[in-house]
Amino acid sequence: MHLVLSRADGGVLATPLTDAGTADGEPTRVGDQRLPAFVADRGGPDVRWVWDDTSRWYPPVLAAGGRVTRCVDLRLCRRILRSALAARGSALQTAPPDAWDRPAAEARVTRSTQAQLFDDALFAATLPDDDVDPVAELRAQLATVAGSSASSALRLLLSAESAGALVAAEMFHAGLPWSAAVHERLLEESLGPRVPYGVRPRRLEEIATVIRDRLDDPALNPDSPSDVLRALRRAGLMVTSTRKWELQEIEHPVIEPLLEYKRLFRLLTANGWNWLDEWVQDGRFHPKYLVGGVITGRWAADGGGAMQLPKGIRGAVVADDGWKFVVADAAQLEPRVLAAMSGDRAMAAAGDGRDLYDGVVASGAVETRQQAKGAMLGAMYGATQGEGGRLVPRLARAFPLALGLVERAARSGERGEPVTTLLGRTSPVPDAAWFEARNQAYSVEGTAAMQRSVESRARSWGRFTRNFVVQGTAAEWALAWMGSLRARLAARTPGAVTAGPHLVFFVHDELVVHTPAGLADWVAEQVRAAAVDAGRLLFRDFPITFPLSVVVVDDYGAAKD
DNA sequence: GACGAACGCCAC
DNA sequence: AAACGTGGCGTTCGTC
Repeated sequence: MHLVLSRADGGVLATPLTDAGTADGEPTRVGDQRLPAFVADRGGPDVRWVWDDTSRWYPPVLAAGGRVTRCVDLRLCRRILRSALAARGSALQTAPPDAWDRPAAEARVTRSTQAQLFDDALFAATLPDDDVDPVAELRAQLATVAGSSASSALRLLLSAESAGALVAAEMFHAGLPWSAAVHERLLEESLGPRVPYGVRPRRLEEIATVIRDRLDDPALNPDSPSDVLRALRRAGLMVTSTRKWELQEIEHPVIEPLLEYKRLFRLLTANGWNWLDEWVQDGRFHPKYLVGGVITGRWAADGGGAMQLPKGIRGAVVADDGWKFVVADAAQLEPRVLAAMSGDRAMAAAGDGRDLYDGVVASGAVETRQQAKGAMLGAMYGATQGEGGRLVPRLARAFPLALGLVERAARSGERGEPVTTLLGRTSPVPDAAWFEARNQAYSVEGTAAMQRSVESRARSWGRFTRNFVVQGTAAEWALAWMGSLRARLAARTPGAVTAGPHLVFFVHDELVVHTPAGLADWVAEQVRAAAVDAGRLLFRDFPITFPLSVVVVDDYGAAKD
């Protein structure tokens, strides 16, 4: 059954509906103080909570030690249905934009302690009534899915997206265990003693002196790329930028200290003392995940650079005493997803029971693993140059179904047509100016230069759609993986999320579970079983495997791949 | 002083 | 390795 939450007449209304969306009893009025307990008490597996925005309704439940099994996040689902090709022409798509298309209201607290979240739940009593009707919206969405040309896929996608919203809220609530002491030691060893913001740390100051000396430029500011570029050119070095890869090609005494300076400067500015002060509270880093925040359906994170945690600082992610991390990484996820979605059995076989790139080498398509990887990424990104681009045709001969799928996606994009993921997430189409420029270029007043420019833009959009189908379907696999794992963990340890093994980190094809040490091996099994679940959910009986690397560690830094 | 572009590096 | 996809984010620097 559905239980739809809305804010009306100064309180909360819980409206029961059947799975089909028809009335199923009288609505219940709930006071704000009682809401977390109300939701937690009725959070059984038979109930699907329906709300406008998980990040608005779920945190107070979590703060009160509760959790729910399933939900419908109407705003996330609306976003998918709005553009889904399978629901083209539906009433939901032809209606003008309304409040449901607006982004979710900004959370009042972005970095909350338990106490703040609890205060927040109480504060909610003063919130105004909703100006939207979630019952009507749920019914509209159910009708849209039922009337679509791919109901079961869309139903699965919406369910996975909503499960993702629960995971995101739970990870935000739990936070990533973070040792400020380890982090500070690391900073001090690299940079020297802590200095106030705006002051150059001792180690950076020392290296700056060496750089100035070796470039014979006492006034050089190493923080300024244009300053550094000028100095390098004055020293006779033929560089066009100060990028790391370009400097690495050069032989000169200043290069080594310059690269070291850039490395440490990055550490200081991206994950230095400032970052630590701002983002780590009470031994936890609480990144705010944005489900479907990337156009392809991947997640994004808001604040703290959560999805770009440098490898070099992951050692500061330390499990609690008596707890461990289970770190799991899906090996070659995107090529495997491509093999399965295209029905390419040869490519699936290349990855069966081994590293997929090794399998590609074994197939004879290319000579080395590095070539296999370069060519595969080139095929998925649309490379035309370099070794990757050169080897793509060889891959195409060995795996015509897989390569054909991405080629077709690219051609569709070049024509300005939308493409879809396996479950039906649909790419945007280029804006009106793109089509206008194309028409102009091929009209009587079109010039050769205009046509070159238009073709270049078309190829660029084609690379986007080419990648969209693979990256987006991989994101769907990851949602299914996490959703299944979440359910498995919850079944074993009901009650507060943080009382038992729980997800604390996720980046596209990798996840981290914080678990009591005694359950670590069990969790590792569940992580693997969830990957099997995800493969079946998306690709049924197609013979594809999704091997994981799984390690049990005390700190995230020890989980190097 | 606010803002945005350019630059550059991090992640997958 | 630039080339070749999706992002976040901090710095400098020019403009208003």
